[in-house]
Amino acid sequence: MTKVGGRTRKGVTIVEVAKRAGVSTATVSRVLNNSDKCSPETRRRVYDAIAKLNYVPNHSAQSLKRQATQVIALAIPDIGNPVYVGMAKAVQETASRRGYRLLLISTEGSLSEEIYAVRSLAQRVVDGLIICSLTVRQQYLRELERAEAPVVAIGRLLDEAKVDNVRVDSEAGAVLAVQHLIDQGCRKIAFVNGTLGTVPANSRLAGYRRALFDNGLGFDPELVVDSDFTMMGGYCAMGALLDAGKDVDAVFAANDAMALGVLRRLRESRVRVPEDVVVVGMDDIDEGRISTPTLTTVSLLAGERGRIAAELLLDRITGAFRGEWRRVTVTPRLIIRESSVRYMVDTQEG
Amino acid sequence: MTKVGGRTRKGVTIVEVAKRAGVSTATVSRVLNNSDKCSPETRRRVYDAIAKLNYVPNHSAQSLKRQATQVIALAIPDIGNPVYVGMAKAVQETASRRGYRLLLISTEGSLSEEIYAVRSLAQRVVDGLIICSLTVRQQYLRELERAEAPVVAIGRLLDEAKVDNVRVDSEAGAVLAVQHLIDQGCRKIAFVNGTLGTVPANSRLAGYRRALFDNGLGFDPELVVDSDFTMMGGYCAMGALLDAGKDVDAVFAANDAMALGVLRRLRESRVRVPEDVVVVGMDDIDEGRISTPTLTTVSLLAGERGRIAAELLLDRITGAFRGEWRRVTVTPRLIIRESSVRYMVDTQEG
DNA sequence: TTGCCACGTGTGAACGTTTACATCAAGGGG
DNA sequence: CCCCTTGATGTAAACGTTCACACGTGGCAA
Repeated sequence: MTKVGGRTRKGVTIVEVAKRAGVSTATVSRVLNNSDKCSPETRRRVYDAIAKLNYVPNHSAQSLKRQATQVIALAIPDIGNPVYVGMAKAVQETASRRGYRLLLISTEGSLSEEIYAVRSLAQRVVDGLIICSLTVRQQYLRELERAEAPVVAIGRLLDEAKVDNVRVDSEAGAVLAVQHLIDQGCRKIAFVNGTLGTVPANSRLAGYRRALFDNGLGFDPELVVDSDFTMMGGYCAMGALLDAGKDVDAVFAANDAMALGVLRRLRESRVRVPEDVVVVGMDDIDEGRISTPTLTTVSLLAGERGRIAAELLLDRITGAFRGEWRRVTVTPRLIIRESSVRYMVDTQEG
Repeated sequence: MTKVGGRTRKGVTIVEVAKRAGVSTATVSRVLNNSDKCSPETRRRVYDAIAKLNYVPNHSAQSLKRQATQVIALAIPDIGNPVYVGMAKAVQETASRRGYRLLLISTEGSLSEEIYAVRSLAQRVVDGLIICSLTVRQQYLRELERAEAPVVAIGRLLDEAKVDNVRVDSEAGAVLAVQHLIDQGCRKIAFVNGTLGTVPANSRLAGYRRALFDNGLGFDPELVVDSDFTMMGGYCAMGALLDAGKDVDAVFAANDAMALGVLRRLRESRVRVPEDVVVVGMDDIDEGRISTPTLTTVSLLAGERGRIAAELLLDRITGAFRGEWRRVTVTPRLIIRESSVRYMVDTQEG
């Protein structure tokens, strides 16, 4: 059989190879897998047959027998989001380097999709899962803990969660950002927060308050606007601040997308950045390098977290690590660009 | 067996379900797959057993038996590139909607990786492949034509290629861009091209020349600078143009990334856009919506192409389409934003 | 009553590997 | 010269499904 009009053909199997090489299928398999325990002569004949017949082992059969697929899954809320793109890229690279393929799952941030992703581990489509969620509910944690295969969660979980976990101390990141604003001489610092109830929104707000407190500055609820982590959201939030006529000399946005919206809104109102208002974001997405002005931000090391998560997962899958659950926390880094530097306006790259 | 210290447990199989429900495994399978031909009573008992035992069918076994994995692969040169992100997102959505999962392969634009991706179809890890390449060589085409499973190529191939193919007429896109510049009154239009030898670079140059010719304008080789499709490349290319002291009233960049580099370089030299020089890019990446000025561009409908490719592939896989190879060409669209509109500088969204 | 059909279900053979175990030949030490 | 070891290979049983086929039962028409 050959491929005709869209119908696929059956591949050549190990049986035909064995026949052609004049050995048993077991021998062929041995040559392929542990080519040490077989004579050089046999090995040559088998390789010959394989080449002649164009044999390729069937992956489903191997997976079934070996109980392993050499594929890992990455479940993220949104493929389009630059933060997750960086993460996905790092995971893909790490997986590929270690001989694994990557299955991409988009959860759209919905709890049911997340749970579905975890449950589908029982199907054995993949050997393990890296999952990234914005909200943490009891049910989610329960599912993670009783998953049918190794799982690594990216993002802050409850402290008692018994799951391999890579997180970033984004509260500390927020402190870093706000402290930087204060160091620049700002005193009236607005905060554009992301979607209420999500873990990042909570911890960034906490960081904002802590930094103010540590510097003896009061917390003014009216300087906090809630938004939704999107550029449009940041744009509107800044609009609300302007409309309210609040006197503000700096804006800290809970992520870069919103910060870019803020910049855009300020530009439309002819408010100069950084001369009149200083702006800082969070995430370090590529867009921040080319905005006008370029955006000061706090890197949450998405790629780094992806890489680490993949390493943890693969160590677990291969059995290189067998202990209890682990937790890795990465430390955010301040990246200073034009939007927050008053004494120097042009041509600076972070 | 249960999961202990990272060791995975064997899942419950159809045999146990059958035993518990007091039927044969065939019946369980029938209930699961074509639940019409079995009595309601049996069906109930089977579902009961499944629920009690928490049974989930093993995907490898199903794939092996059915000769189909319900997974498709997408091979792209670079996951980080916004163009491919949009494409991947659309493919993922389409696949997911039609009950398929997505395996992501990064080829890094290397021919050998591309060929490896096509060849690995023989392994039957996936039921089909969508592949996206920047260069088209004979060997690549040969591999595509003799692939072991359905393949859809995104990007222009040679005309005689017998492969399902989704392409965009990017020469027409380039004409669109340059015509727009001419319509704005520009006469000295520079062209920042991408990596020489790639298909997109060739066709965009062709479009640039054709548009000039159609409008009776001469082609000046000195107004063409070759670059590499990156922002930094565009930045340097613009630098070269400025250093050469060429008198230019417009720049057409072969993609948005380079266009953003061009904008950046112009800003550093205090050349105003669009007042002094008009700039147009190509691709319609998100960054172009937030740059200063926002970037006029030609959308090549990456998402749309991804969606179509996925539909073609799935129709082929499911047997919904059985004919000869097909070719779909999408038509680029001009998106006018600030960087090319002289009579109106601020607050315009494309 | 007989024959036929439809329907629900069980039997068993695939699907293409891997691997424990058996087998066999050759070689070496006693 | 025999026995034991060693190494290469074959045999056959998994892995967990699906599905063609066979079988038995009951209903209905002739």
